[in-house]
Amino acid sequence: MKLSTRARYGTRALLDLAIHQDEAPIALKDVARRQQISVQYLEHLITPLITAGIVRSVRGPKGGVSLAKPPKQIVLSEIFQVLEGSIAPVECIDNPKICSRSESCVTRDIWDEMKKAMSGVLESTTLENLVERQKIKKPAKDAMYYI
Amino acid sequence: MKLSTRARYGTRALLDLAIHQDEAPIALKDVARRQQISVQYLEHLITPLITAGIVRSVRGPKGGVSLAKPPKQIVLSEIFQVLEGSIAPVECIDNPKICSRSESCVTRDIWDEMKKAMSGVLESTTLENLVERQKIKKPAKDAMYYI
DNA sequence: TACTATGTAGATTAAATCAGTCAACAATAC
DNA sequence: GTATTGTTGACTGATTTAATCTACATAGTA
Repeated sequence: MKLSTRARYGTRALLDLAIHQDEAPIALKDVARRQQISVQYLEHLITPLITAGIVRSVRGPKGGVSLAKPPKQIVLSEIFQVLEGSIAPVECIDNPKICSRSESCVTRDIWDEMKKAMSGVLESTTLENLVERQKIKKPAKDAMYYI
Repeated sequence: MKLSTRARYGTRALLDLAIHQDEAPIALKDVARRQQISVQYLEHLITPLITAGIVRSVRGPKGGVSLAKPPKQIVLSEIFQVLEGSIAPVECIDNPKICSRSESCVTRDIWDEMKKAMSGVLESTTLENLVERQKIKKPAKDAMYYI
């Protein structure tokens, strides 16, 4: 029941972009360094985020990536949908037909409740919320942690 | 972010035992047949449940397994603890020390909220609750599904 | 006692998934 | 036109998962 690194790294990377949002395009290698993610792996996380319209990229020297919309409009559930796919703890939540028990299965009802509980958290949190929280924890955006 | 079959099969197996609780020890192969789980795999799920004091077993002919306490006293979170371990979506929730970011990490706070949301569901559901729900869905315990 | 039906335990394996790297390519600022 | 950046897809190694195989322990019963 562990989250993949895709969702974790991806969320961190986007939060990083949100924090540095006012600057010029941010080079992936800077995000990678700050968040301690390999550039090459980060590239693979950014690509689908660009496709999904969450991130915008500029090629070439001085290029980089930045958020395609305000942090306030980027909800965590959206990020998860792109990087993690469905958060349903069991396949039969999304595709009831794959199991003949689906209709009569009470454990399935519980897994569905778990999914809804998690969705509630993800749907009620935006990148802006995270930035705010971060400010409270660590006021300066170039604090040691972000070296 | 998928649940392992351990927790899913295990919960189903225990619900099966709860439904047939008034009968003599239930042979694993009967549970396996009804729940469509291989006997050999089910054995591996039952063993830790016995150790944890949730299931009781009787060896030899006419032997089998049964719940070690009333369904009302068996909470899903307890079953999960045994079969799935922690449901923390990220290692650093249980062991903050494994990551230097733990204290300042706002994404970690979100993962923690997700864990709490899931725990809420599991801690508020007992096997008796499931039996009740099952009765509503399928009154007869030997309904087609349980053949 | 001998036999058989059951649970117990550990080693092993096959498949899938995950995390990450490599390498070739495309675009653009200077 | 060259250096710098993002883009893409193939590939690999490690880990986890689900399941099976094998040998053994226990207990009821003829």
